[in-house]
Amino acid sequence: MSIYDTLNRQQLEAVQHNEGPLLILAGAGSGKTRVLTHRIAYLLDEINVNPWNILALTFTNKAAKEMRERVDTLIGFGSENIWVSTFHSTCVRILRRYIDRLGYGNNFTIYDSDDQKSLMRDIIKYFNLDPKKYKEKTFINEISSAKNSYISPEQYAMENPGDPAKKKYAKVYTEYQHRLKQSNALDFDDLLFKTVELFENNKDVLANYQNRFRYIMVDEYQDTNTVQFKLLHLLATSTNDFGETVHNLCVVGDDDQSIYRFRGANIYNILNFESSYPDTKTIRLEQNYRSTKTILDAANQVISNNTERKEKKLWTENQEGDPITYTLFDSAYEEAEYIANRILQDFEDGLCNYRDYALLYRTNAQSRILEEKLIQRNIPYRLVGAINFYQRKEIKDLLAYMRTINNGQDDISVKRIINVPKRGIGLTTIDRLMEHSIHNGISFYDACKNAEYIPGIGRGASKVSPFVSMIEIIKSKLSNPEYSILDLFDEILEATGYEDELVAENTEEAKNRIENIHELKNKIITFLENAKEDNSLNAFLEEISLVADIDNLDETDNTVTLMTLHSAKGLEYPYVYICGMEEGVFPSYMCIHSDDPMDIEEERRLCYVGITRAREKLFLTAARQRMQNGEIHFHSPSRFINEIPRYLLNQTTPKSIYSNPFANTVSAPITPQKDKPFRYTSANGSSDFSAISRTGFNRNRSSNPFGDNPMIQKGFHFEKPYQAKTTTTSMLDNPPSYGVGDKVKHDKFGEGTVTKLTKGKKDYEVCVEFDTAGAKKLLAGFAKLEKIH
DNA sequence: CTCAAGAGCCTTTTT
DNA sequence: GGCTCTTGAG
Repeated sequence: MSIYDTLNRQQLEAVQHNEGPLLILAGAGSGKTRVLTHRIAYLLDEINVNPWNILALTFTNKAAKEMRERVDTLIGFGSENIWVSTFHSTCVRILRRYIDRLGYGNNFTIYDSDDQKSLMRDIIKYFNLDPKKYKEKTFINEISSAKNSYISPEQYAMENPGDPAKKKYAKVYTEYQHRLKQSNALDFDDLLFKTVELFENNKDVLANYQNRFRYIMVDEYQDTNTVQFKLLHLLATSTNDFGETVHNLCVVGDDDQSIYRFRGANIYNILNFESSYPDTKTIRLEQNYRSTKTILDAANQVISNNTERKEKKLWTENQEGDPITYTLFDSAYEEAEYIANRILQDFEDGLCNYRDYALLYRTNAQSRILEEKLIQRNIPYRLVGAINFYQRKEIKDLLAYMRTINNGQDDISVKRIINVPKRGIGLTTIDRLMEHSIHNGISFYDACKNAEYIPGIGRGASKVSPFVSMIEIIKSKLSNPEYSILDLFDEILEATGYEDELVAENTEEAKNRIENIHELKNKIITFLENAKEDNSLNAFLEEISLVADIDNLDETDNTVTLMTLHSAKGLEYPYVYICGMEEGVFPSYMCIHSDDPMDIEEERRLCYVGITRAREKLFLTAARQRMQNGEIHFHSPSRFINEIPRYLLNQTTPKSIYSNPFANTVSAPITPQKDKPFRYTSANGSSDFSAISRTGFNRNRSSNPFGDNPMIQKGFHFEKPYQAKTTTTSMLDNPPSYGVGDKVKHDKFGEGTVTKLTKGKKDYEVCVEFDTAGAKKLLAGFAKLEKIH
């Protein structure tokens, strides 16, 4: 019995192909991670490849971590020497060693999108551009797509000399790049761009890595952009024992799951892989091990409407399964309410665990209303994305201090903190400092050092110098090897009085911020615990600038997961809800009104991704009206609903949930009609009649905490009283009525004794020794334990 | 220089 | 609806 016996024929073929380019077209749920990990095992075990010679690239840290763990379980050794990492981390690792060849310092800072925005704002001001006419975002997007296509500022300027708009972009791009370099900073796109630049201009460095990475594997290849293609092409060229050039490049992807075009992903990388590498071996993985036949059929039908794709048909030996449920509601409130009720009911009936559910939506803004309804029912949930922890004001402030200390050239960070907390340094002073720095070609921080000699600053200088000396003092301590970044963090808190100020504020919001600061401190401690060789400030800052929201998803918690369809790629759940299936929401308004037909195709691929996340049951929901940007919008059901054959759908009427909130939905009788897609009534029959109401009839409801929910206005008060949502951690405010040693009763597990009661992250954690069910760890908020006397 | 209130903008998706 | 920026008064 070998580890390869469990693979199907195509999977095995892919695993055993070890020489020359390999394209694995892996449909959703076809076991592509299995193939990748088994292939690594095969190379190590059977071909005796040195783990040192293997590079596996992913897009998220989560995927990288999973891959490493799975290789470990397969072969039990050697995986720590395989380079398994994201594209971005890989590039950073290379650049940290060699970027001095491009004239940057090796302690460069990584700018996130907020930093980019601040920088761009400065540039717009510098060029005296009308901020009403020129948005930072327009420039940033233009620059980003140039970088993703490996177009430098010089090249950009050369390409369109006659076009005045492009000329302006070129000027801004040049200045932007100049300032990044001055700040010794790179943005996300630079990480890839500069690595390719480094390789192209330093053949010795390239040869070094080519020689090392003799076997390269790439996950989610359909989402690579042009720079990533170049990078792979440069790296995956080595010479074999016979002096022949070989490309041991194995890419795995699914063109139907390409959903990052907006971010520069180039779907032709995968579509044209075979022509880029003529001796490519192509293997299709079409057997799906994840979903029911019904779900898979629906997915196949939807995606078949796309033109630009490699023909393939997923099949499964799994059961037929239940029909897909589609429900159209009057409003987004009812939609959210229904979903929350359904989940609660199934949970209480013992039919499912909370962790079995994923609620997917097109835009992050849609999560709010779902969260509200889940909170009201005490359903624990976990939100992926939305507000990234590292984007919070207090976190960014403290990180800016650390970044300033690490790299004084990082102007954006220095400017961020120079008057935070308030030191009486105003806009005039900052402007003068900025002018001075630009005039003299020095960094903003160096200008601060010279503050007293700068004309026009006057009294301001006396405020600036204490700031400079504070930074200098802390910086000097770093030279002591005993001084850890944890000491540094404490010192910053102490010296700036940042936390004290929040404590003094004593508001709910301030408390929340303090909690976040403590959380950041925990992250530093964890980092120091896990750091292998490098526990420097630089390494810490690097690690946190490269985390994605999805990296922190803990699938062991028993919670419902809420996330965007994009974040859901690569995951699977027994029960999936896709909410907001409406024209103008999904597909988005932007795509519908775009003149590029590829936009709607990408949206359809996103729908395909969503559908194929579900293992057993898929629920699609839509609302006739929903609040967007403070306005009520009316939408017709999504075209994607129409693309699912009617015989796979079970349309339920939302009416039934009004009379009895916990009653089962009633199925409308549906006659199978294979040839005719079912069309849901829309006033004029057109697929897009979304309208926007700009009238003010959503006013005058500020006194009603339930908003314009007609159910509430009609008096159907089956909900718990509304509580203003401050954080998702509010359950900690209600300590349980029982303590250690108390006898308690649980609905399902019966009677038991509390053995432990601790304050968890979101809620109190209770350990109970049940008389019959054994020891269980529960969350107090929804375990509904009853104390018995 | 700082704070509070009002105006205006926004939303697609993210490493 | 909510966040950020602008404005005007201390």
